[in-house]
Amino acid sequence: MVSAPSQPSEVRTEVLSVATRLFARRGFADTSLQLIADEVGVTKQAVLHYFASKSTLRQAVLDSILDHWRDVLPGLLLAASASEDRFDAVIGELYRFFTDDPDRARLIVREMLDRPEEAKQLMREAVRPWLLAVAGYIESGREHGRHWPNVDPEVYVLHMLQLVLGAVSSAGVSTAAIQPASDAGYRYERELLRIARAALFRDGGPRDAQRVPETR
Amino acid sequence: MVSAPSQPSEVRTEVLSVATRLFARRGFADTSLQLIADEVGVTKQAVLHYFASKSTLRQAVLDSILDHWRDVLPGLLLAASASEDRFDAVIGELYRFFTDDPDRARLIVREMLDRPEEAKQLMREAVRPWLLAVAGYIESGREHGRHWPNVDPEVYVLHMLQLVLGAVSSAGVSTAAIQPASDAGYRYERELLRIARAALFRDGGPRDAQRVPETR
DNA sequence: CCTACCGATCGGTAGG
DNA sequence: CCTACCGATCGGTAGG
Repeated sequence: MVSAPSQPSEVRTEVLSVATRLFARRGFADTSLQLIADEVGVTKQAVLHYFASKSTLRQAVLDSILDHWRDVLPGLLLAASASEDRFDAVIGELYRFFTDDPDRARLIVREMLDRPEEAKQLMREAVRPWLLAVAGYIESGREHGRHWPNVDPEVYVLHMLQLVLGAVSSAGVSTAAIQPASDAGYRYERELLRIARAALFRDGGPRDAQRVPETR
Repeated sequence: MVSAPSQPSEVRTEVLSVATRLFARRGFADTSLQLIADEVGVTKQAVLHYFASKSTLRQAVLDSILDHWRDVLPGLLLAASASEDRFDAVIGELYRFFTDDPDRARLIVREMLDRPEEAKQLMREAVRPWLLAVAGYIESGREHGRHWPNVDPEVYVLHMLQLVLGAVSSAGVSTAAIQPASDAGYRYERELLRIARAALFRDGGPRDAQRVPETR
């Protein structure tokens, strides 16, 4: 924006934002502090003033995503519990959370590949509570006979998370395998949601026509 | 085997194998030629004797995976066409191809993240023909009314590939989100196959009991 | 395949 | 004394 940021935190925020994008696209090891500094428009030493080391910056980037996740989570579960079809709302919101910024999905996928032990901790702390809540919805739906009787709720939710992460993080690459068309992105999302429903509901779940997400 | 490999190609093969593992686990940027050389037990310059540059080695690693894929593919499609349920055989073989060496899945996921343009080319050349063949099976199944009428066959297969890649490449991490148990791996695989079937077949597909893969 | 190196760049720190 | 940086350079390591 302006050449001289008067607020000190502006540079810090900008570094965090640029680092998020570069770590997500290029990976941590292939992103130098110099490259981050260049894109922000400051010196490398300025970056190191706000973040004591490169690994401190990595953790800050991850934490900012987890913070955002924790901010969004209550509303997500609330919307889910208020919805006629709670599960459908949850998977829709999940998809929206990651498509809103695909770099979030890429960063998480990379973390799982690069640092499996740290990622396990993240799974236990940030994912598990949410997963158990959603699995609870599914259990109650199963009692009413709407779901397939042999669903493994927790593992099902885990696979749906996996599917959303993979699909969002490399949507542009995957769709290269099908006929190049303007509606590839739409077909991609619609089929993902259809799979999620059909794998859960015995009747295939709510119809597509009722579920096209409104533009926001 | 022996401390002094008399055949030069043995070193080359060993370099390729070690590089595959390290590129898959640590990523390309975070794997130095020196690290590869150390693990093989030769000098860095020996590695550069067989592969002119680091990027040549990267390409050789990818090519070896694609070669293996092309070797396996005909038999995979043949088994599929001979099977009572062709699709089920295909997804089972796909899952087996990647679980056989999870580093293959990790390497492909990394390639999609690190080099999206090159990965698109790979999708068009190596994945598309296979995807169209499998989608063709699904189309014919749809004609007989066994499948959900609103399946988008090509995109469905794409998502199943995505799901298998993601699930295999980070199985150990994902399962940390559920109750730690000895049968987590089994539940993980069983639910993945159930999702694939239920998302395709109106009746939920073949029962689990008939489909537990034989130990090999 | 090794020893001996190169131009450059890495993450991180010095004094001011 | 503090903050928010700067230009310069540290010891090591990268691919080749």
